[in-house]
Amino acid sequence: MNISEKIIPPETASEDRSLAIREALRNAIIDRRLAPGTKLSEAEVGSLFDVSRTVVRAALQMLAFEGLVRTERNRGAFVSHPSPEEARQVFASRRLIEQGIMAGVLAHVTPADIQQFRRQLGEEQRHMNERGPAARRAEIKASGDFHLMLAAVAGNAILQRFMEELVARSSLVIALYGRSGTSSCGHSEHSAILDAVEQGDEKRAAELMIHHINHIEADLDLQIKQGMGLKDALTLR
Amino acid sequence: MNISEKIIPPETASEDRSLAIREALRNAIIDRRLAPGTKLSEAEVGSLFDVSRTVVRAALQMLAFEGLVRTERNRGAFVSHPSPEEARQVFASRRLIEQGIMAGVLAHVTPADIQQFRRQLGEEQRHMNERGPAARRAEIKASGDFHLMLAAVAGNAILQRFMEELVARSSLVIALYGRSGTSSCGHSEHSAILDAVEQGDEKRAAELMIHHINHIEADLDLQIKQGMGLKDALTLR
DNA sequence: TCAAGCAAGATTGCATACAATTTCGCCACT
DNA sequence: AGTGGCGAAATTGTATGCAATCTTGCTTGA
Repeated sequence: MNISEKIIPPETASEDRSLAIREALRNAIIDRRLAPGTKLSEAEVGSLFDVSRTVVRAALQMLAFEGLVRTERNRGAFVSHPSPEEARQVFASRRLIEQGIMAGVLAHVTPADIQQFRRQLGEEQRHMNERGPAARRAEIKASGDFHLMLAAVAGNAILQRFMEELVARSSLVIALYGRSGTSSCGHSEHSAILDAVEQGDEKRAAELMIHHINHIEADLDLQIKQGMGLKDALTLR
Repeated sequence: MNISEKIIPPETASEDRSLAIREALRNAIIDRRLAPGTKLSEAEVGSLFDVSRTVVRAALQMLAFEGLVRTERNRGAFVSHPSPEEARQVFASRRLIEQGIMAGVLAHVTPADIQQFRRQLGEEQRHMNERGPAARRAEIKASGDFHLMLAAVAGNAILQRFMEELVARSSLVIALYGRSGTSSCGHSEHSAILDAVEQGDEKRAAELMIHHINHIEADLDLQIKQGMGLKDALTLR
């Protein structure tokens, strides 16, 4: 049995394998199972998933578009190693877009949505109470999913796609520059945001969201370790 | 001599041909030389640029990511035919993001930038005074470039990339749903925005930008020609 | 005359072969 | 011993071949 059968759900595999590989790599990257700087060799990934280099290339190209992977001509693809400046831009973009998302959410949210959000928050809480790296990864994932669910109910597919990219890149940034071991995305803040949404208080919901993102960013160590120019190559393995 | 030598500047051709082909197709699409619904056959595009289907596929995949091209499995790639709903989402996204862009512009703009903006506005004016479809295309392009230049000086590469996608998709939408023959992007409004920027009046600049986008959208005919389900296939040729 | 079925042609999806480029180790030379 | 250069191995970039799928036009039957 090949690894691909363990990783990729069979129904998606038959439809479009490069999409499935993209998802698998994506999850591995935002889970930090693939460290920034790791080389993603076409042949290696291909044999791992039991496909030819052609489909791997397609997957890598998509990831490069999302900013999760950086490709260098004739050298290959590497897991992105975002700079502090890039990290700041990611959060600046999130502050802007999630503000717009909140407006859409307030306009479109249904009681059924609220219920599902509550379930999601329960998931988060559950993972927070557990210990170990697997639970930590699940917590980060669940935390990001909350933001993605908000984007989904906001009713704008374009902003939703932007958010998917930004959340993925945020995970990468948090993995690189995260400081505290505590919740990378305060659970109670999510809860407060949801309360404001349920009460239909758009102004407060947007404010809470901004503060929430500020808190995440404030928990990072984005000092400009200057003179990193050539050292990059060393750090990057 | 092949067509590719006329279209693709030689220096870029040597670097990455799929990028160059993407640019060429992109320009053709937003210039409306390629109508929405047009089929982009791999073999045809390949022979046109004198490359193999492999390279063409990479270019088409990128365009699909940007939303300029829609691909159907085993059927091929087609120039996107955005729905009225998609069009509304494009402009909603622009209202949000260009607001953020304006904040960045006010924070980073230099006198040299202002000067270049004025030159760009001159370009726009020049094309507006000319007649003919070529001049019209140049005008639409120049008008979009103004927004892209703003995004460039705002200092956020992520938002800049989002804007590049949104401006391209806007061109497609305007081509499809544009009503008036008049300037699709009021030149005087650009000028007013630039004035506000020069005076450092962020609030007014952002307001003017929002109104400007509203005007563009208001000039479209986005009636929900319902029951288009199967008729799509007809309209789409 | 019209509709349904079928077969040939065309087009995409994927794998593989070859060319171009880079990387790495070895050897000679100082 | 250290450095520079050369050559082999590895990796990516691109082209092409084959199988699968879709399209299209013709044929056959009612």
